[in-house]
Amino acid sequence: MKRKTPCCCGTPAEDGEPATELPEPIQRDLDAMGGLPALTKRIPSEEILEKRSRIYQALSDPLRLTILYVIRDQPLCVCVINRFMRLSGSKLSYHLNILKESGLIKGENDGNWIIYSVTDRGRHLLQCTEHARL
Amino acid sequence: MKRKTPCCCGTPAEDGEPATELPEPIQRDLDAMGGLPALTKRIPSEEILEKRSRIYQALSDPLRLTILYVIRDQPLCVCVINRFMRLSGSKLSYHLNILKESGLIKGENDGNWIIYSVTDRGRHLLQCTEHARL
DNA sequence: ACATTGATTCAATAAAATTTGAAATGAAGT
DNA sequence: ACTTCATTTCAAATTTTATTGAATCAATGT
Repeated sequence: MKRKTPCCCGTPAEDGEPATELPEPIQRDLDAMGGLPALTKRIPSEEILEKRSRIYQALSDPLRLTILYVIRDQPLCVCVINRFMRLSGSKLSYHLNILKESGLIKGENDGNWIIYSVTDRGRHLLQCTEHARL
Repeated sequence: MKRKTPCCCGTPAEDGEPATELPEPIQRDLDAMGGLPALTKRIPSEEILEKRSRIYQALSDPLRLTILYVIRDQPLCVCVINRFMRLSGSKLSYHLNILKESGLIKGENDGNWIIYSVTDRGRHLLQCTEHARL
């Protein structure tokens, strides 16, 4: 039996449906949910995906996760945070900034100190993590 | 009034509590929850933190998030996935592999094809994301 | 004003992650 | 056996992140 056109990878496929010959169950699933166009609608916008990935990026480092846990239950100034972390000042500052930029923590000035605390978003993400039994 | 010792940053502080002079509310919070030693207990192990950060790392790229959404509701073979992604084969393969290694998707061979689907863990993480209104 | 302390910023370097294109693998059809 | 198709693997080039140490800044106490 001759293959009319390659499945779908060779040609860019501007046309709606895959050419031919997908594995049975795949073809069925695909049809059942409305084909490729329907699927496209369920993918979040580029903008949202980028925002989310930046947040995950912030969570993707053990040091930064540690910081989150350290200030999870009570706000702390940088110097106390560093009682746990034992990092150079600039290094700690770098990571604090990444967490701040992604909205997981916030810092408030109090005279000589800056007191960091976990935001609602940060708290929520930590909960998810626990709940996912990672 | 003379400062006896610097707050806590200068010296490594092997001793239990911070030397002196933290901002009022911080000192209070810290005392209320049992001081620094109590806090230490709430930080997950190095091992767990590393595992979690690797999973977040996998989620930290818009392309990979897109892949997850594409196969969220039905398993698909690589060639159909790439109908959406429009990437070079090797690039798509690279990202699929990262998702697989972190246990967010799995791939099953079906003759000529490999059919990828989202794992329970992957599905759960996606739900978290939605729920967090990121 | 001056020195001190808590914390950040900057520029250079080191280390990871990503992209690219060519080559390899492996199942199916002829 | 030979070819084709779907997919992965590999090494080199590129880009992004993270680390380091010196310099800077702003608030406080003297």
